[in-house]
Amino acid sequence: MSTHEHPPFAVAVDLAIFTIRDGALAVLLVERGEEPFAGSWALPGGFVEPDEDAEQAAWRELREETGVERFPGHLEQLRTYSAPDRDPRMRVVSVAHVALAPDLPEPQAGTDAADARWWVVDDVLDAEVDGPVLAFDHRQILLDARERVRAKLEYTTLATEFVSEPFTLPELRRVYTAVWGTPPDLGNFRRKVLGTDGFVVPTDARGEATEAGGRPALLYRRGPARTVQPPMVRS
Amino acid sequence: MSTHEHPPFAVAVDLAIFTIRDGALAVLLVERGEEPFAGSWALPGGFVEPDEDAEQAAWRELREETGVERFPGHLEQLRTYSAPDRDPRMRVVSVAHVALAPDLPEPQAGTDAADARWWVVDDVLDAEVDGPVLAFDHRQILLDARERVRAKLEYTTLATEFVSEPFTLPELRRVYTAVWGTPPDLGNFRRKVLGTDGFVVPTDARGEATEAGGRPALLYRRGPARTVQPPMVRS
DNA sequence: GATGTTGTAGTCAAAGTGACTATAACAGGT
DNA sequence: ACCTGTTATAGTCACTTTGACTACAACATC
Repeated sequence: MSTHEHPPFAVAVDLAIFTIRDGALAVLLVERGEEPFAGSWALPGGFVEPDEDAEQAAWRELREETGVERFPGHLEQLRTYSAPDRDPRMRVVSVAHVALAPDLPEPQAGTDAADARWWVVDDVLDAEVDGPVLAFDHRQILLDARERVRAKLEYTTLATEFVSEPFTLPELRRVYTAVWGTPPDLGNFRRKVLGTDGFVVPTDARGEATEAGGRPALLYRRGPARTVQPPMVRS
Repeated sequence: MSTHEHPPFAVAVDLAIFTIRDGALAVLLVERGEEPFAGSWALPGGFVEPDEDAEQAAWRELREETGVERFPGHLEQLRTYSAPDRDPRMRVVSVAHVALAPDLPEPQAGTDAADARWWVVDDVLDAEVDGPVLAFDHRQILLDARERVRAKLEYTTLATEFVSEPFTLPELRRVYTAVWGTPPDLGNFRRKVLGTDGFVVPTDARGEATEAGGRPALLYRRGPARTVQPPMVRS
């Protein structure tokens, strides 16, 4: 800290909240009701209050935007976006976060948001047309967030945060399929998950009823392991 | 962004600038001349100016603190630290960065810094006594930065940023030894580096004179590859 | 030219992976 | 009850990569 001048900034948090819906990776977006970018879609977020840090602000926004008191998933800082012109109104630095959770209910629209809904991430980022226009630099944030989640599935047990306990291995595999866009080999996936100590712990609870026939799968819970070594690779 | 109040913050960047000195990972620290934490040591840093983003501010501070116009190494964002009480004077959010470069000259003391020098990182972080006291939350930042560098040596070619071109494989191996604290197996290290396409590219320049005897090593340059897959593991 | 030091080139068992095939356990219809 | 489709589970096998070595080559210095 070299000088005594410290120009005032606003500090915000933006959230890329992911879940799996209908076998696809989905993200929560809110429609902006005000300028700038009125009518565009944006990541939920808000300003950091004087008595909280960015992570606390992110947890608070997470509860407000999803309408869930006890958010069941995972939250982590992504990175900070600070381009001088990223918000045309004023100088705003945004500490972006990534959150993920098992299938969440349809969101409550916030106070200043015209609407809020889940979008399939690939429809937002990869669609040539008919995708929503993202406000500010939120397209870049969402790109970075998706890549973070994709990468972390490789070397961590984060995928278990996308399913609610107890869960089956096929459910867990569907998470990888949704996030990576291609299903990991069935047998090798089971071998890797079961062979990694502490990835999942078996439940004596036997199989559950399924709707489309087939043999019921065994139920598991999250294990204490947080990393997978060597990592699972997406071919 | 949910409300219209946006409390003013100061936004700063802090830098963990690493290099290899005498076979050990070293970091640049500045001694604080003013309160708070006068006499303590701190990571170099400064406030973000109105017309620049955090990365530009980090590059600027990098030049100012090292006294090098064309910084030869690598810079990346680490994470943002935003605890409300992290600076007792006012609300400061710091976007921490990690920089690393080949052996740099002794630093120039900055304007407000009483002194500036290189410290062996392990002496700062792991020493029971005789280590410097770090100001603010800089101990935590330095811990995170060291872990980032250690991890990135595993799955990226970042180690080549610690040596100046052209370099030998033993030099490169000494980087891993310094950062990880234990030397990778000689033969396996060579096999991995040479077997990873684009990690290093051979120079027809033959061996160079060494000071302590032994067979001169071949010279290499950095290759285009940025990732190492599967990663190099520290046992 | 001997000696110590350092770099380079192999070897080999063990482990992990990718691509398979075979079998078990269920739902639903006939 | 039995067949049939569907899904879960178990196991095989060639191939690659690793970890821990040993042998050899090339230099400086004495």
